[in-house]
Amino acid sequence: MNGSSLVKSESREAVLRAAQQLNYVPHAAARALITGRSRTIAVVLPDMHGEFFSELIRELDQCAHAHGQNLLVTSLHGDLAEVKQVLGLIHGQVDGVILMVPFNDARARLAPLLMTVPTVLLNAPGPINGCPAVTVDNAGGARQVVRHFLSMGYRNMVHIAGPSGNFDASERARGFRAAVKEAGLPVNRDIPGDYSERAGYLAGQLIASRSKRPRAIFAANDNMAVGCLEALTEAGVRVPEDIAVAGFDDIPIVRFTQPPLTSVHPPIAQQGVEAFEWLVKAVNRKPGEPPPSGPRERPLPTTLIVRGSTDRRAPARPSAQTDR
Amino acid sequence: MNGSSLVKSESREAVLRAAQQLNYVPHAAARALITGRSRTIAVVLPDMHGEFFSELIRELDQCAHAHGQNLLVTSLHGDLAEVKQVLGLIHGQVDGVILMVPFNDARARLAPLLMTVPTVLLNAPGPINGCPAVTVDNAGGARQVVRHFLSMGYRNMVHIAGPSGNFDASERARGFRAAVKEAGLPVNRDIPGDYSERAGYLAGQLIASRSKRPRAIFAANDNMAVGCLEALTEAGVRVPEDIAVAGFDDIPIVRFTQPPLTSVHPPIAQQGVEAFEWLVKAVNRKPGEPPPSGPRERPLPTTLIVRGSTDRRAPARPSAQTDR
DNA sequence: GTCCTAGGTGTAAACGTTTACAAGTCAGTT
DNA sequence: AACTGACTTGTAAACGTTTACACCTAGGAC
Repeated sequence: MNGSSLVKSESREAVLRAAQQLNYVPHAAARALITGRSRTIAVVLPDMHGEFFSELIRELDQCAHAHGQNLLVTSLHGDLAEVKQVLGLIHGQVDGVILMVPFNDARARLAPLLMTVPTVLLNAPGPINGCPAVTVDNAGGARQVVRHFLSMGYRNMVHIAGPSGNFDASERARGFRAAVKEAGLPVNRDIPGDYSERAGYLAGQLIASRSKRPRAIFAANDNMAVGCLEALTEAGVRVPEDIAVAGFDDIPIVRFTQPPLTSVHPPIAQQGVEAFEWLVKAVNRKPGEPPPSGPRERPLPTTLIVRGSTDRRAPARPSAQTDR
Repeated sequence: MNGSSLVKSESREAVLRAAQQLNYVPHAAARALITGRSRTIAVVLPDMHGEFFSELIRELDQCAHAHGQNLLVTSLHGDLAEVKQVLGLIHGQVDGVILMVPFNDARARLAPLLMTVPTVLLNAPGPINGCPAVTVDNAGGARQVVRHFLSMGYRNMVHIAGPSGNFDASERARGFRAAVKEAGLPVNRDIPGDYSERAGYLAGQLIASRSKRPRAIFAANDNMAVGCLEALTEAGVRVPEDIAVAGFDDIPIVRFTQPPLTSVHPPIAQQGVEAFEWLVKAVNRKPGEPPPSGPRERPLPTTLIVRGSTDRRAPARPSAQTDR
């Protein structure tokens, strides 16, 4: 017995010593079978691209270590229907699930599937079946960008939208629109996009070709902002003197673009912690107890990082001397 | 019985239908206990930073899906001794292990621990206890850089080394030295580094301050190359006109530095596939059979990506129109 | 009609733990 | 010396599957 119970301390020591010698390690499956605990958390992501994924995993790995848990990572290669299959595959092998579902229709499509295992949703449009959702304040981030634009005197702004159906993207668009309207400015029609660098590039070309250009551009993610920046530069448009550009996500490369890109930094690490902590609580609660209170209802705040693409005076990229 | 055996097809159908209705899912732990197979592979990495980690995970996730396996991801937070603990935690929960151990002394320190579970080593200095090692041709990559430098007419080269004790780093240094020597050129002493951007920055400052500057710099990784580039630029050294700079890893940001950085592209995806394929074979073999032949003994070849930091004439960064 | 065979079905053991419980030991108290 | 109590130790059931095996049924051959 590796736990603690009612054995004399010396006999326990003897057992442990023997175990050491025989190279004995308890069999996880047998243990999981009888205890009903696998000490493992599943992380299910819609895809494994971008910095979001790696930073999240990194953070969750930290949490897992701290709680003595293992991390089972998997991605949804196909449809959301695959969630069912994944949850099945995972049953009995996992105590809880962290599920990222950044889709507007997540509720309708997931509701029938969630109930077997304690689950935390990431970037979902809201709690589903009592599973809490840990979200980022996308709208707030967009608002920060608009406020920054206003403070710089940029009044004619346009948004390059993310893929329709994506919850984060529509929140960013919504926040942008609301903030512009609140400022009493006319709202330009969004330029459609799909988060790809190429979409941003095309959007940039489109904007550069217009006779009436906006003063500032807010792209729904950094990928598109980078593509847009490139198109503008190629077209001879000066950034930020002629047009300012801001993105969302604060991915590593934005420090290196010419000029460096202003971007909204999402609280990914914090998200990971909140999701994990709640999950651990939910998994460990006794059958009688009520589910733990949600991991703060409100979305987690973002941070605006101002760089040269919106403000010429922004401090140069922090040199390697001090960075990190 | 979900497998196939000797039941009439209609009774099987009936069973499956009932299972569907009752929302039955087999219990993974119980199944693992009796079959001795968990359909899960562990991935153990020394740390979760950098692009290497995310690309590898992404690739392994693909492989895992293709083979109907799950992926248990964990990192070594402390010493290599933690490997033992990790392998213990994992016993019975995992059929095989992909273990990254880029340390020169891996053999000595790991040999006593490896034998319980089929294991593939990643970037290890060689096979250990019959566990094959899937490695990158670091020395070959360094050689490619030197050959490129020579073709550009750069004859006075210096290497910014990676952390001592790191296998990849020492292989890169070795390959560099060998190639320079083969070319009949004198070998400059390496500038010490630790893979950090700051170390590269300091190295760059050091080089810029020397009276006799080298014509070309090969940094052991891109991080350092980026830092070095920054220091050189700050010091008023023109790249590549005065000094050329090349890195290793081909991380995403090197496309965006000023000028874009020449770098050695490692075959990470291929590594993942080879490691996984071998592991699956090893796990599925019958007790009698011999272990499958190693996943090609020789290290996987790298690709040199020439950019503006070593060759002014290099094509500009492929535009977003065509990239990806 | 009996026997054999083939194909299908039900039963029970086993996987390696945990945990509850019964049984045992020993010292201290009356 | 016997009883009580506090500890310790051994035993057995249970977790949810798989798999081997014995059993049963039906159909064909002699």
